[in-house]
Amino acid sequence: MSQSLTTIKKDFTEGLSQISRFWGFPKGMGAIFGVLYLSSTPLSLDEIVEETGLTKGAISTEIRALARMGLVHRSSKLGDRKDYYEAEPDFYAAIRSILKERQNSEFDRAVRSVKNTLEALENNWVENEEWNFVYERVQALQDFFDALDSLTKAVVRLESLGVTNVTKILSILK
Amino acid sequence: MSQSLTTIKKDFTEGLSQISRFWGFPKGMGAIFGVLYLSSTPLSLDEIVEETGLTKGAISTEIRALARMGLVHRSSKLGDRKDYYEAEPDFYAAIRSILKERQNSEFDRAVRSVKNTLEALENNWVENEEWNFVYERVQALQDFFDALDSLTKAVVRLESLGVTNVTKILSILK
DNA sequence: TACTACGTTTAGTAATTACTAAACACACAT
DNA sequence: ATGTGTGTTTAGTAATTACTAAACGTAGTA
Repeated sequence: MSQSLTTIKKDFTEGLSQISRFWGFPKGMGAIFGVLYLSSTPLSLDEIVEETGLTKGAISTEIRALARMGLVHRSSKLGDRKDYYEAEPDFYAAIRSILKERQNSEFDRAVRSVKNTLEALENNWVENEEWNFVYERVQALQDFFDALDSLTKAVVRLESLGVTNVTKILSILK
Repeated sequence: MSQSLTTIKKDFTEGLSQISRFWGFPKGMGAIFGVLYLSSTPLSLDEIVEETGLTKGAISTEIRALARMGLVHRSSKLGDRKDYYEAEPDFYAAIRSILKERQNSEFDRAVRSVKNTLEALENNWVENEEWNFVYERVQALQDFFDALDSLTKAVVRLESLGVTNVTKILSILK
């Protein structure tokens, strides 16, 4: 019972789809990335349509999201109107890129609201037990976010998640 | 223009809701946690209904998810039939708990499928360029997951994300 | 035993999100 | 200019997810 490369590829992209969904991205995104990741040559939109079964429209929008995150790169051949896409093979580079992307927009705004709460508390201060309690809690959350923030920034600065770095980190966290 | 504590609290939980949604959890979950986090005493289901505007049913199911993740704890008072809930104040403890939870189930299964792909490739090996390429790529992804896995395991083992640990890590990642 | 006060489950609904199909806009070739 | 091959946008649909309302189960109380 020997499996063909195409079925193996299909299973793989299937798996990536689920991982994608798990992290809150559309599953089609995972599939698109999977197809590109296993292709040794850049693919055109239509080729991706072929491989994934999605429509041009969907792929167009989702691949732009992927490009924004740095997970795929767009290129074009001379004398060919089509765009071509290929996957970023360095996952660590991709993660850094995603973190950078997330730094702005949605998450940042939400985190900022914690800071606002803190300021609102200070500006309307009433000295009693509850205010103290609430202030302490919000402050703790703020501290946590700050720690997280400096960590991700460090991660972004880091060149690669090579074996050496990982083992270094692991040795410290012992 | 002085803001009351209740409106400040409301803004805060609003922010937590958005953070919750950002990480792929229902926004109600963030709201529930927010209410508990800012309460100095454990709250009953009905009190949470009161504060969030959600129904008992929704809160019942979502609070169990929160409890599974270790973000809230359930307790009960003697001679009182009600259950009471309070937020875990140590965020780092919560994160470790979430990581533990995620280790199993969905994500693990998906990651496992990458390993399966690898094995399928080995068991049906055909020596040509494409197989080599695909194998290399899948192997790279596997390595990445392995690195990630040992990191999260280290994080889970770590007691706290205190200032000392963070600075230690940061110094290494220089 | 039946009643009460609670949490849970369930069946249905609302809201959101992912996707399709088709119109559109643009660049290039003729 | 006109036509052709692209990627993009849009309007609508399918699928999924979050939530509600109400039935249900259960443990304690009389």
